[in-house]
Amino acid sequence: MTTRAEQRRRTEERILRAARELFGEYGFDRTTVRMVATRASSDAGLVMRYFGSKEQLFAQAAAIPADGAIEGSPAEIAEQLTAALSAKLAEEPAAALAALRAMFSHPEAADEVRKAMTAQQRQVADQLSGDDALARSGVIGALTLGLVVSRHLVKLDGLDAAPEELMAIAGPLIEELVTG
Amino acid sequence: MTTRAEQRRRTEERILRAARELFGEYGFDRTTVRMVATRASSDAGLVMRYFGSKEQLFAQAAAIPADGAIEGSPAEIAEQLTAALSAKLAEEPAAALAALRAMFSHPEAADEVRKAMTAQQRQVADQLSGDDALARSGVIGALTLGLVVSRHLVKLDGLDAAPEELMAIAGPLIEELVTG
DNA sequence: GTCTATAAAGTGATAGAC
DNA sequence: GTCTATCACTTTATAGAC
Repeated sequence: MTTRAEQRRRTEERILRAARELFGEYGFDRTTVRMVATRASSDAGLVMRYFGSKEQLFAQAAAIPADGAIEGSPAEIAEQLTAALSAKLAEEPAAALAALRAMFSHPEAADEVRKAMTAQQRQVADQLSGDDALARSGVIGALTLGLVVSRHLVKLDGLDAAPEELMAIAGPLIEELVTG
Repeated sequence: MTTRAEQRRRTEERILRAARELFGEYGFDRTTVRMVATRASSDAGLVMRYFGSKEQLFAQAAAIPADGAIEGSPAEIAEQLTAALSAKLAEEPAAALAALRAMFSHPEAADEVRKAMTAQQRQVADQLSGDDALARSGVIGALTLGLVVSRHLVKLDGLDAAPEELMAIAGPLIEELVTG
């Protein structure tokens, strides 16, 4: 039994998934509403009707799910950070990749990413000791960003290794950055 | 005394500089030929006439100057890598930033960056020992990319510190990655 | 509810006047 | 050599037919 409301919800979900994939692959400007509609087996007019504008569609598709709170002893912080990074390397976080790819040409996407990263970074910096705590947490963010982008988006040489192998290399770096 | 050839050379140089700035600031798609022409105090028709197409203009503006060869003992390699990174953090490499920003939405730019990074990475990997040499050199590349992008493009929190402070943190990481 | 047709605006590229 | 005028095309967004 499919009510109209249910049917609509499914169509919206299909559109959102298609939008995430395409924004992640081609960025904001090169992804057209028509492309999204086609991949979702729908049409452009309907996409506009449901989401209002391409901008709003992007905002919903590229909303980055917040990581859990980071807290505890330095060792615990390091472990939570490495676990979060490991997950981001192993899977392909579609919404985050869409936001990451788009952020370089779409200022609103840049704000979204900066907001998500700053929130986590502040938590970390507050719990680190040393007067270079802010810079150290910044380098942690840059390393994380660099690894995720290099692996999933740029597909840089050497980063197609198994997540475990990469973490065996990057994990100690993060520990070092946390302890100072 | 300004010959016509000389005058033309100067106009081309103005256009290239304007193109580098704008491509670096807005990316490929959002930078229009008209914008470049206006900033260079010229006009769109002339830009097309000199460079043939927007694509060719970008290729010339975003050509990444190759870093010097990397070689020597592990300690020397580490020193050359940190010196190159330090330079990239201190200055704003306009052509490289244009290529970096554009690479996420413009496949040709992605190839340009990947080519430049792979060349350096291969050199490094060949001289590292250990069976994870390729992955380690990949992480070096990802860290470098992450730091440059986070500082100059994303303007991430904590990365506006003085280059010396950042290098005091990142330098040891690179040494560690080189020695294994 | 879904889709077709079209409007309005802006793009890269070109032809040709001065 | 330089610049104006315009072409052909594509985009988002909307109005209205079924």
